[in-house]
Amino acid sequence: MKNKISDIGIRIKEKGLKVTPQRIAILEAIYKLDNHPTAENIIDFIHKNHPSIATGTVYKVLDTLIENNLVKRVRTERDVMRYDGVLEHHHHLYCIECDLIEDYVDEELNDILMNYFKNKKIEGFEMKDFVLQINGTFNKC
Amino acid sequence: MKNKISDIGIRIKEKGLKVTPQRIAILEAIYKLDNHPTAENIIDFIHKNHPSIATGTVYKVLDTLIENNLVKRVRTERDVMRYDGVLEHHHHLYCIECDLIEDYVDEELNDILMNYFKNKKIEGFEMKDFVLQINGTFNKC
DNA sequence: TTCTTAAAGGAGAATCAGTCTTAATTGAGA
DNA sequence: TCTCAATTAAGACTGATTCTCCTTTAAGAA
Repeated sequence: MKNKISDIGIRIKEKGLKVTPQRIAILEAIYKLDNHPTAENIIDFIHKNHPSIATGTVYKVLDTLIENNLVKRVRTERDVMRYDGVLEHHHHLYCIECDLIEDYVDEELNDILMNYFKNKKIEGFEMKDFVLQINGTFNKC
Repeated sequence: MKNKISDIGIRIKEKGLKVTPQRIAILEAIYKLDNHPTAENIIDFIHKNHPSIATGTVYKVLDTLIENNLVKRVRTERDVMRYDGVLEHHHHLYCIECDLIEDYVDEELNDILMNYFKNKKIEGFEMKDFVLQINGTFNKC
């Protein structure tokens, strides 16, 4: 995490984007907030730490980060959009009671799925990647 | 499909809900519109065929149908909410270019996943079901 | 270091999907 | 047929996100 945050400027630059304090602050917020924050979570955090960054800027920067694969959007069935700063291939545990989302990393599962789709072509569709959405409840709920 | 539509009243009644013309019309619209319509698609269709049904009613009925598992909500990374009248266990093909969603039914895949999770427990989490989001592009795009 | 300029950000108005409120209507059991 | 809790109609309201337009700035060039 330490590393992830100190490299933020480099990551942005690598994508050919201007390195601005706003972009650094917003990407840092996503890493720090960690658990799939909503835009509102990010905006609150930003306004607390960088009161001069406008709300519209947060949305615009989020779009830029997504376009450049520095952040992913996560779909939920009820809620507003969520954002995910974890880029390695992972799946999601969705709590159907409290709407919490957690990452679920499982190499064995990835291998099984990759292997399955290596042989199984879907007609008329070119697959790029996949995410398993696992619905259930966290015991702590 | 014929059957699916003629049974609509029965399906609603089975859930202990009042069978109203509005509910029948809206569930029928979802079946007929088929490919994961948005609320707007549904509202347009309803207003064309049943001009007296209010927009607010459509949203309320959709919520009722979802609560009673007659319809599921689906969402894409960008878009507004979508609705899905297919209840059998299926996965989704998402087009990253045109935002189209198609159902992907694959018994073999279900079996592989079910079997995998029969043995693999996720700590602190009680799994209910899962959906694989397969991202890519349709050749027709 | 300063200059130049395309890219980015600030402020706040505008949009619009979805929700809420209240009064009127109605499905379905008695 | 009667009754009433459940449902619907109408449209005002909300709030997340986008848009517009003007100002500022990052970063390569001189």
